[in-house]
Amino acid sequence: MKLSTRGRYGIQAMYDLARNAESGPQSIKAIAEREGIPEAYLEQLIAPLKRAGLVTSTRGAQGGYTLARAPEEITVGDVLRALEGGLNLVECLEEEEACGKSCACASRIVWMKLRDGLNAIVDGITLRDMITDYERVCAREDGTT
Amino acid sequence: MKLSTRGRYGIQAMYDLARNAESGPQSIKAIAEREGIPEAYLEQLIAPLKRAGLVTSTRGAQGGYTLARAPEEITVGDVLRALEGGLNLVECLEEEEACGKSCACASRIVWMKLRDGLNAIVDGITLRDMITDYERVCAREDGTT
DNA sequence: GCAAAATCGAGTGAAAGACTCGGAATTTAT
DNA sequence: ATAAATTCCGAGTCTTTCACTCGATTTTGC
Repeated sequence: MKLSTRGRYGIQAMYDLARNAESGPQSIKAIAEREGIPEAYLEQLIAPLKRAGLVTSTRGAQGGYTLARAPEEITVGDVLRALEGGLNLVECLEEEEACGKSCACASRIVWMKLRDGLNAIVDGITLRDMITDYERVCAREDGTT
Repeated sequence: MKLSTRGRYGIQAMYDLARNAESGPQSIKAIAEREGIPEAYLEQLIAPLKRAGLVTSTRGAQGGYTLARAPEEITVGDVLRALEGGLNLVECLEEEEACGKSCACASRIVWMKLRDGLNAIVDGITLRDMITDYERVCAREDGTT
């Protein structure tokens, strides 16, 4: 029931991109350094984000990644789903069959409630929210990250 | 981001106990058979449930397990927390330190929102709810589990 | 006392997680 | 035109966690 580093790093990276949206494309190296993410690993994570249409890339020197949409139009849910492969807590929900097969129906209802609830939460938080929340809560404590 | 079988089996087992609350203590063997859970494995799972005070046991022949409280007073959250070791999606939240250390503050706020949201959801579903929901939704389809 | 249970402590095999590496292919700066 | 900076791609590896299994030890109803 833990979020993998994929999701965590992914959110951090996207947040980083959101903060630096004005400064042109950000290289993996730059993001990795600022956020403390292993560079070679981040490369693996950003691929699915691109496939999901959340970031765009420009190759070559001075290249890097940019948010595909405005920070207020990208949710934490978008990012997590791209990296964690859907937020189904249980495989049983991936098949669209009704109850009566392998999955006990009573439990299935629970998993569905969890899935829907979780999705509602993560879709309610945008990258913009992260920025403003951070400013409100942590602003004066320090300036890092 | 998947729930482990611990959580899934655990919910199934507790649901089974709730349904059979009238019939005296249920042996691991009986529960395992009805729910399709590996017997020796279920034994491992029920231990933490007992430690958490969710079930009580009676040893010896005719013994087994019983819910420690009424089905309406045990939530899915109680069960999952006992088996999944807290529903923190991220270890960073286990230390109560404020931001500024290893964990980026902006992300931390997100994880806290998720944790609180998730807990609210799972604590809003009792074993009783599982039974009534099941009856409402799946009643006429079949009678299994 | 015997059989049906819970309890306990280890052990194991496969799968997933978290990275690393090396080598293209592209583009910009010089 | 060449070098440097980058994205892109496909493997490979090491560790940890999962999902179970097994055997031995109580406890207790009949």
